[in-house]
Amino acid sequence: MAKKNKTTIKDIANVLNISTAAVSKALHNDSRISEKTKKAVRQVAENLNYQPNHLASALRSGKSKLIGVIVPKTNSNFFSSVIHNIEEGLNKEGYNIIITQSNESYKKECANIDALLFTQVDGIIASMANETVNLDHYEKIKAAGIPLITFDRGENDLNVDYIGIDDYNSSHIIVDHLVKQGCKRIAHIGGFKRTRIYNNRIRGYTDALKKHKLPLDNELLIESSLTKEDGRAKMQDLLKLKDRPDAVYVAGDYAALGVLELLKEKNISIPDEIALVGFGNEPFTDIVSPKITSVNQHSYEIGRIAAKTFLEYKDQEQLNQTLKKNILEAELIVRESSKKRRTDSH
Amino acid sequence: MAKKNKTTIKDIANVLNISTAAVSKALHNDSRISEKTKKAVRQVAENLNYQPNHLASALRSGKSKLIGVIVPKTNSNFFSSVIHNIEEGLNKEGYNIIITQSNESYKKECANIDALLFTQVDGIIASMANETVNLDHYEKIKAAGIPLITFDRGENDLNVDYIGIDDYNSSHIIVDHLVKQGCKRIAHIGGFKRTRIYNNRIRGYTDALKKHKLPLDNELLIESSLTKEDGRAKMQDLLKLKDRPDAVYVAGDYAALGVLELLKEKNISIPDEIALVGFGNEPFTDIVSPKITSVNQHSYEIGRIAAKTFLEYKDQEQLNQTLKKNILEAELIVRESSKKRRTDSH
DNA sequence: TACTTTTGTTTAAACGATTAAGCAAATATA
DNA sequence: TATATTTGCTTAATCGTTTAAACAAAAGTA
Repeated sequence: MAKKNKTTIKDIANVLNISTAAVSKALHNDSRISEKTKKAVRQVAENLNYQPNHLASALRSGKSKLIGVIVPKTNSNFFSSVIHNIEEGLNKEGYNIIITQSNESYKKECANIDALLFTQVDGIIASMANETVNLDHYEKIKAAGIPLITFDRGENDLNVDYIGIDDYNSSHIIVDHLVKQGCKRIAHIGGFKRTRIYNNRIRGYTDALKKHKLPLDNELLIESSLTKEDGRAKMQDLLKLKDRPDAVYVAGDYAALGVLELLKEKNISIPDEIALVGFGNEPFTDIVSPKITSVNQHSYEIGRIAAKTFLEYKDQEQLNQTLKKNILEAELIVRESSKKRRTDSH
Repeated sequence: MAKKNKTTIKDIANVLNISTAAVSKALHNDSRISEKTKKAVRQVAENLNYQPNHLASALRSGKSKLIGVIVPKTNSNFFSSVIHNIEEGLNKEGYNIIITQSNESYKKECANIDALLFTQVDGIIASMANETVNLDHYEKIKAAGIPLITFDRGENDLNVDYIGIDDYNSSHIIVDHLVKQGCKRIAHIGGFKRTRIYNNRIRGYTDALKKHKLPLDNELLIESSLTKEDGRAKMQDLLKLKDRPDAVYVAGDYAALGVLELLKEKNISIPDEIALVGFGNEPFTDIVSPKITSVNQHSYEIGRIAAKTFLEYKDQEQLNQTLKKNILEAELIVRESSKKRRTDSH
């Protein structure tokens, strides 16, 4: 069965007694090849089940038609959806994507970049791991002369394209919403301050409090790894305060879920005693009880734009990327966890 | 900045005034190259920031060191975890993986296979889309002479390796459990009958009913696409029956979630009025209320074995795959949705 | 008729790395 | 000293495809 003797253009050339160059051109529909020859070549190619060797053409052209995608994890609805939309945009143009996961690990991210560069990808679309602070490995990508597009988790210092939502403003929208619900002591379980997006959310949070003339209480601003477990732990800390918050804005849905679980265990009513808002609009926010208010990050648009951005670079002779931000307005999806009954019945 | 003039072994050779062959051998630590030359080569390679061109060596060797992985979707915990473990097993041996999603679409699956073969992957590890019935596109992989490993959703007719859990027996374990909880009318919302794994679950279900001398009621056996929405719809049908079931075994967690939502809306108590069991042990089964009893599919082992299986083939001159099944025993995770209080308090 | 242009093809080099075969110099063995 | 072996490298072919350059034949133009 399984025979490895793959057909090459040479085989086709031999059958028809013409040169490999003619075959190659015929297959690419070169105008200088006669219709007769083209037809014959296509026929023989079909008969011999010819499959072009991508490695050879990639080597020759210097283009692999492969794009690397790096995400912290694939089993998040947001990233999975972004990937899907990147793929859709790039497949149309004959590109295939190689997906790699960093698992939020800096080391794995470095290994991923090495692997992708080794595979000679024509570009990389990446969202950074939480752990990542040092950016040398990303500089490698730029040094390789291929476009680097970042999304969701990027860094200004890289001076490349970035697509994401307006984190700063999202915090404003959330705080505005909570204030409207009558909340006066709004806590924020945020991500790592050094990560740009989380930093922006924190700034948005503090500025929004000021805007509403609410006092900024440092006890209510907490840094977290945003896992479910850590969300739980940080909420535990908040509950120990003499003056408890009446609302918690959590910078990630998984952590918000931990918060929710704990509050339910402690029989603290959501949203009446403590209102809860998450971030990311993961599908489970709509499943749990009470349903969690969250922020939709527009994965569809982000993926689409990331693909489009790469395609704009692909033919440029001299790559010269600069910091170009494509900021989308996020959308707050209000659900039970923050909708107080009194405003509900109004 | 971004310069595209990548260093090649030729550049290194020029600097040292030796042949490219010597450079290549030095970099591969060939015993016929002097230590002195090796050191010099490594030094220059480092200085010039030499990165080997994978396409060139792949073309020459006929091995791309790339493995294609096809899954129905990445945003499922099961598949994401299998992928991660495949990657771990293969990275160690210098392989990188290309992940593609079929989105449960037959057409997309065909396109994925074409793309992977085009990329000259050295092997493919796949789990089939729900829609897939015709297997011609998989035959293409075999015709290409590279190993094909299937997992979770495979087909005997392909005559290749398969890794998965014992679906038939899983149904037995589930029915045994429900019977022990006192259930007498157990419904099964199953997947497509034509898909092997769902068929096995259905057979296991009917055989287990017979074993327990429970009558087999055709009204209680329903075929579903297993989406959340369809689970909901099919449960709606079950509720219309004069003689309602007292337990529902759903062949997928998402569909089980739809069932749960509907039952909660209708104020039907779970598990007292109707017990519920899902399949797949998706993280949300442990989040929702009540927590859903489900089946752990051993993603870790499946990924690990899939990688191992490929590696066993990789050096074989004449590939001759046959149907080899690696069946793992699944594990029932009993949670609130099927744990009746009376047995609970015992 | 003589020249130019177009058409349809071939030749040969290139992409970058690997490797079998060859060869000279150094070293070992008889 | 003569021969065999080892060491350390070079030469050249190769993987499969693309493409610039060359070229002969056919067709068009003056």
